[in-house]
Amino acid sequence: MKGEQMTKLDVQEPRTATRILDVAERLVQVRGFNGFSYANIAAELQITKAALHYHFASKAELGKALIERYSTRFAEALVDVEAQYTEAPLRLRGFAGLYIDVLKERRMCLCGMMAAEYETLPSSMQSAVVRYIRENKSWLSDVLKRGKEQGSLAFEGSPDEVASMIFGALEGAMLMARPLDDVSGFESSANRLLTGLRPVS
Amino acid sequence: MKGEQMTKLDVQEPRTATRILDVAERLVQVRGFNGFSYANIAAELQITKAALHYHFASKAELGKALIERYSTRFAEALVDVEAQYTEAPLRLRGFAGLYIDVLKERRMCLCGMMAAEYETLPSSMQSAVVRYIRENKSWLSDVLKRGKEQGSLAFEGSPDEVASMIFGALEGAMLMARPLDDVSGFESSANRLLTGLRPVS
DNA sequence: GTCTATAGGCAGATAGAC
DNA sequence: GTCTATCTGCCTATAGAC
Repeated sequence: MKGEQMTKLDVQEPRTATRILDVAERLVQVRGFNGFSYANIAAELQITKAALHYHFASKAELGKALIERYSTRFAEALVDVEAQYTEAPLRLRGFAGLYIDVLKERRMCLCGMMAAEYETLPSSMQSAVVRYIRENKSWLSDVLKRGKEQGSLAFEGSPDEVASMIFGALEGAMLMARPLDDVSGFESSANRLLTGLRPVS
Repeated sequence: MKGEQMTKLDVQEPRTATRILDVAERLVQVRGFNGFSYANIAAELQITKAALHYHFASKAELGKALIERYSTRFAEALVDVEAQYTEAPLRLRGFAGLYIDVLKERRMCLCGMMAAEYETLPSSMQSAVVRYIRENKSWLSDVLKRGKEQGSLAFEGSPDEVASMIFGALEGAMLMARPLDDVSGFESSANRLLTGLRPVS
């Protein structure tokens, strides 16, 4: 039976595990998985490192949980985008909008960050990163395919190829935006990328 | 007077400082600046950590030297590209070719990697990373501007905007290529990016 | 220039009390 | 679930001999 420690209402403080994930997520997105320690999280939450190890026995376990939560949330956000927009071009803009939201908090995409550190990650995390990338490209590819069929998008080559290009370009624009401290540069690149898919009217 | 320890000819072994930079460069490009230690370099070169500190007193100093050598070499490679190709579209392909060469060694762009780790870097390294990015974008922007004037390239918006987009897209495609173990995906993205600038003939 | 030796600190992780 | 205390190992960096 779930939620046995729940009392009366669900409006209580977030569970400790959730707060740990929240802090760790931000640390990864800003400093990288190799750029923070349990001590950093502990200080911020004002608990001890030992308490962290109770919730996430190892850093690898914490890392895997981070990627999985991030992937799930991102997938949910994509469902929202589909619900909100019907037209393929708008759905693509919705996709780019998710990245802009992340970047505005001066964060890198969690999985883009981990893609950079890929070679140093435990293999359970590596496969989770690859899964995330594939899911995103596959969503983009589906939108592109349908948009082309319906005539709202135009491009040469396969939807998969275009999806790869767009996904990589968004991650790269994000990567460069932070050192340059230039969010509007990201928006300009995203715009250019997507308007390039407009059909000749 | 320089080269006092040189004997007879310049065909001797590379200087130790150079070999250190070579190993460290590869380690950064594969594992990131926070993903390797002096111990890794020492083991590979079969010297002690103390000897490394003689050549590069601190890791920050080593990091700065790495970025500066990389930037210088990249600038030289761009001069070669200019010498080899006159037409703007070919120069852009030459630029992308430099990235392909790096990726084929399963490495990330050194400065792209450091862009991910930006927030954790000492400030002397941060400014060197930003300088590198600006130099690359500025080279691209010049090629784009001239290509447009001469009619060999066509695009909307400013050369700077397009340069940002292309540079980011190449870095991002590189970032994704390694986890997916897919160099040809990078080549396809680079191709698509550049053919999009063809003038209507 | 390279070595041995070591300092001083922080990393991830565990044992056991409460 | 959270604590104190501690372990072991690695990190960057330095002192001083050769």
